[in-house]
Amino acid sequence: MQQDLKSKATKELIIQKSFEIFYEKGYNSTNIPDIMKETNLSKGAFYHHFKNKCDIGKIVINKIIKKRIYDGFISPLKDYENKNIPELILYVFTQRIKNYSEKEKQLGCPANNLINEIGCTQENDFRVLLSGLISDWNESLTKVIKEGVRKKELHSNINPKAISTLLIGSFEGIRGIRKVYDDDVIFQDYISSIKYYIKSIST
Amino acid sequence: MQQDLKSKATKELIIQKSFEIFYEKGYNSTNIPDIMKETNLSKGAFYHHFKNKCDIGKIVINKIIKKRIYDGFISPLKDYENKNIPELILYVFTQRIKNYSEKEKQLGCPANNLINEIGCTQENDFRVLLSGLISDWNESLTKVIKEGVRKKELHSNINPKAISTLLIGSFEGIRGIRKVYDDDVIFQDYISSIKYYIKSIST
DNA sequence: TAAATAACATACATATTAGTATGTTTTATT
DNA sequence: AATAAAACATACTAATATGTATGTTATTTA
Repeated sequence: MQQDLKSKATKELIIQKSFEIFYEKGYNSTNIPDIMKETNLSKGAFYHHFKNKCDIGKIVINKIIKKRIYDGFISPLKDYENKNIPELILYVFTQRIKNYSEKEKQLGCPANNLINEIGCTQENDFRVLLSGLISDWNESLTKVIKEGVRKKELHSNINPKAISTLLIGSFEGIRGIRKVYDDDVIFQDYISSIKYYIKSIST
Repeated sequence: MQQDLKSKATKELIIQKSFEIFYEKGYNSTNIPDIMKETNLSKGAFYHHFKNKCDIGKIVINKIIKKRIYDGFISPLKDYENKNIPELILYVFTQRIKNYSEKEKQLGCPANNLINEIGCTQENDFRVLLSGLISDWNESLTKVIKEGVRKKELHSNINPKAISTLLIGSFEGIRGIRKVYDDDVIFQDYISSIKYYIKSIST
């Protein structure tokens, strides 16, 4: 049973390091030796635990990137019962940005990076996983916006799904654009606009 | 003098084909032989006209991608004198989307693709060129929004630069996300939201 | 405790790629 | 027309990649 734990630990190490290097260099520019140097293990270890590069790519999406989106954007929406919905939405889309590390600002959103790099060009599997991620996010946010309408905290004539799409799209777009700048002006402008926008759909 | 023309034509052919393959496969996944196969010329021809891959990358940004952004998004803003500004902005950000080809929908925005793929990871030169592009766009749009405020077609309490940033960011974000879907729902939601948004900042 | 199997390491075969070096052909110049 | 130079083509080098085959060591199981 000790072997199981070791195997699991090794797998997780490789997955974690893979994520980090994909995030820093992109999926296509990352190679297996690069990853395994970080783990201090050999290439043989990699191919013992994983089928190939595509395999680890899909696992990274499912185990790491999915979790990041859930923890960062979906879970905080879950217990919306007692909260003011416009405030909750504003919080989710601005507070995280304010807390990003220098590295996270420079490198952008791991999910959006993958979407743009390999979303449509490579394996269809990637596309399905990534669109699933966005759909989950979009549905959760839409639900919260609908609840905001029900509670009369948001205008009744809005389109919840469309608003959710704009919120997610603008967030990802801005995180992408920020990558080519070396200051936070773009984030500040985004936050300013989102504040105004949420106010404009609030009652 | 005939040689000059031939040289120029060859260069332009290589630049054009490079753009197309970068657009379809991404910058990193494109190799010189791939490009030259499309031109029916040899690798020797490539290295006669260009220094290396990075060189052609920068030239593609400056000659093709820049022009696309200018023609598609900046020029249409130029003669705003006689036009209603909210209508002009709405037009620019929705009409193009409606006219995109299947390929353009699947592959997203060439500029945004490069921003996300190589914006921060590779050569600093790329970053500077791409941020310059976005800045030009942002400044032109900001100017138009300010004019809208001056003409009292847009609310006076808005932040033109911040609005411009949100418009550009959301547009690019949506074009990215669209790549992992195979229908236009995301575009329809985006257009719906942008219409509402522009109305909300209009007088 | 011996055999079997999992967890790795090492070596290797194959492919691909960037870039160079050196050809050949076309065009320009004198 | 002869020479020079530009516009390409071909051949090659060197580096790097993926994936496999075959080792060795640590665990597990019978």
